Amino acid sequence: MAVDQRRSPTASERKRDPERTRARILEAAAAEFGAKGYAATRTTDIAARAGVNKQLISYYFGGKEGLYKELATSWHTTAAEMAHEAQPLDVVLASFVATTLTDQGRLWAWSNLAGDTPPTDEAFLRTQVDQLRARQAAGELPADLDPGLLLLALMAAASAPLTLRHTASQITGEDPATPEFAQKYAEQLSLLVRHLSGRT
Amino acid sequence: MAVDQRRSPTASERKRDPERTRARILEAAAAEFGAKGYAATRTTDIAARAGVNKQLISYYFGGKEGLYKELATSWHTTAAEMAHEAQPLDVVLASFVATTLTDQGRLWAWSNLAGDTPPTDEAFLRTQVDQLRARQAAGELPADLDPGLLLLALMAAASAPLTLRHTASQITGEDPATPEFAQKYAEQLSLLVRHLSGRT
DNA sequence: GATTAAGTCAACCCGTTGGTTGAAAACAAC
DNA sequence: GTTGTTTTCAACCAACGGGTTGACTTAATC
Repeated sequence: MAVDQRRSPTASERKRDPERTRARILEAAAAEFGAKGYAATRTTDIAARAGVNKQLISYYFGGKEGLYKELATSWHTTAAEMAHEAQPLDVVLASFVATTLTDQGRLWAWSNLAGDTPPTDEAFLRTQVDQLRARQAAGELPADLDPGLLLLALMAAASAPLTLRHTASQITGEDPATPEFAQKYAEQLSLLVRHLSGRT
Repeated sequence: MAVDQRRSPTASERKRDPERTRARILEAAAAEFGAKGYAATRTTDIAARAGVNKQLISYYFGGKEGLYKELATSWHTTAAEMAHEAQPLDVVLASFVATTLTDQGRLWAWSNLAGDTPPTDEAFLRTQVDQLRARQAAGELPADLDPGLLLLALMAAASAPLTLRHTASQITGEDPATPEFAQKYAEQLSLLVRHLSGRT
């Protein structure tokens, strides 16, 4: 660091940019919280990762907890755009699996276990359940399954590389936190769902 | 260590019983660790729950970490007896779901996320994969699925009430940590698996 | 050039936490 | 009663972690 450049102050290259540092802190926090969970992360580590002084996190977010809450709410927007349009089940599942690789995803998993924050957007869940029901009505999925519990099972299965990170690695011998694994796993899931519908 | 061969008063009525207090501490620790995860649990809380003085956990286990490790290894025996005999897939899944309700199960979920300890017994996993492969050969399951990834998906789905505790509650409006929920959910899962085999 | 905002630095405060110590009590066995 | 083990109690310690303070730099704005 300490790159000294005197240029015209185009906003993208500013030396002093509160928005940017805020974003950096948030990013670093997501990584740290996602890796170790709330209780085990140290604000010092967050600051270090963001390449920023530790007191800036108090300055911008009012402390560790404020930072966490800010992050917690942010994924609702992620969920919102994810459910924005009805898509084939393959795609939805692939999206689920994809979030597995993100810091946000890891954070979501932690908060789901800890139960500290409502982890998932309610509207998002309702939408998904409705879509599953529709697929049942269309004969794409067995009609005797409870759509809510089915959604739960599918979400859990999709986030296996995250929630069962260690076990996944034990079973496959690979690192489940790679794009390659995610893709392969997503394919298997859509294959599985296709078998559910009866279509071979 | 310190094997007590004296056989006089019924151990259940003893006022002083090192074995019993050890067990109590372990039990309390499983509950606390399972509820909040390692980093967030306080040794004081463990001692309080066990109804025991706090320095006894140092006395018997050499501190918080020793206690945790002792617990971590203990579930391998649980897994071992779970895989002891080949059973129908329904039953295996139901067993998975059942562990969801136990403190051991919660602890397993935490350690899986934190990645601190090899969470699952390797032999257990191998056995399960082999059994899935056998079921595929028997036509009970689609043959084009990778048995390892299938096991992963099934385990993840089965432990949804645990790993997606909060989300499960959001979807169903119920508390997923009840025997009733576990039973209902297990039924749905076996129904789902039955659909996989093609049998309606 | 002066002012203001953005950010750094080092030291410090203070509550918490895991762990320890050195008693003494309660109990069991002899 | 004596002895040895189990357990409690109260106080204490050192380390840590989150947060704060105040003085000091550096950049953008006017």
